[in-house]
Amino acid sequence: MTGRDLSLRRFSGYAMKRAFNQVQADLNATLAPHGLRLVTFSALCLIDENKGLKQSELAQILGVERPNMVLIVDELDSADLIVRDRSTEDRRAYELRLTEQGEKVLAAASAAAQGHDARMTAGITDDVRETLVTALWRIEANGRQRD
Amino acid sequence: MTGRDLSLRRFSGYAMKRAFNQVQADLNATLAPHGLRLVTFSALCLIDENKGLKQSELAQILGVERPNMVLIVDELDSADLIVRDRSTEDRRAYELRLTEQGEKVLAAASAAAQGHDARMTAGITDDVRETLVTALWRIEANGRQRD
DNA sequence: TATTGTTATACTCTATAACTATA
DNA sequence: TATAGTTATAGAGTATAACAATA
Repeated sequence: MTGRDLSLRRFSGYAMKRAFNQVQADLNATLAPHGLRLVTFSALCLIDENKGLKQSELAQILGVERPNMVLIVDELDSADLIVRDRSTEDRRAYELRLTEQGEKVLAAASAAAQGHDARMTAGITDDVRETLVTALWRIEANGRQRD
Repeated sequence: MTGRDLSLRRFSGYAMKRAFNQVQADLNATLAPHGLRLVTFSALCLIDENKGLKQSELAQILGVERPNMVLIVDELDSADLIVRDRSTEDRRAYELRLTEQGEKVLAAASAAAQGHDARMTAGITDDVRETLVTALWRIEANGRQRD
């Protein structure tokens, strides 16, 4: 552990895996008291920002397969955080909306998630933190380009 | 997809998840022709840098549970990339070493992985790339501190 | 009694095929 | 015929308990 993996540490992919393992563990622990995990929290954010979002649109944005999205939306639905409204334009589709309870939970969970983010990026300047997030989205875009 | 998840994008954890999804897919595709995946490649690097590394030490460094490490080492062993030598000091333990074939495969896979890394970080300056990797390891250390 | 490697097992995540109802 | 949501299912990846050999 003490400088053992010197050359591996220079690989950005390995650094990302190890860092993300920690972030995921801490974030899920942070969200658990709110009955959420990373993917359900993300879904809640997106539905809040895009009223009437369809399940399949949500799946595409989150990069989740439709069959798996069903379970995620079920989870939020069962917890009364969102409702599935039948679309009047396309009666095959559901439009997703937050309930009042969903808005309350999202507000509380967002505050907790911001605390988590600050904790994980402790000792990193706002400047570097911004550079980090920008670089990560650039990497994500580079990857998506080759699909 | 077009600016839909504005506030979520500011969360470093979400950015890391999305970026790492792309990196993992590209890296595994890059390593597959060499018969490796991220975890077996990492193991191979570590064994190369630390001759005689024990299985349990490797598991601890990689953050993998011992029972799962068995399968990973089995995979490298079956492919004749490493050997398990019984330790003379502690006959419960194995000392892991690369075979000649393992050294060849590691050299080829390392070159491929460096190409992958360059591809994924295209458009990012060396300066920012270094900042990124340093910040990721800082985040990893912040997470480990609270275990 | 503790530790290394192992087996068996279970739980989560993810991915694919096929169905239904609508379009 | 194509699409939205669903079901069933199979494959990874990961985690825990318990065992044999050795310390």
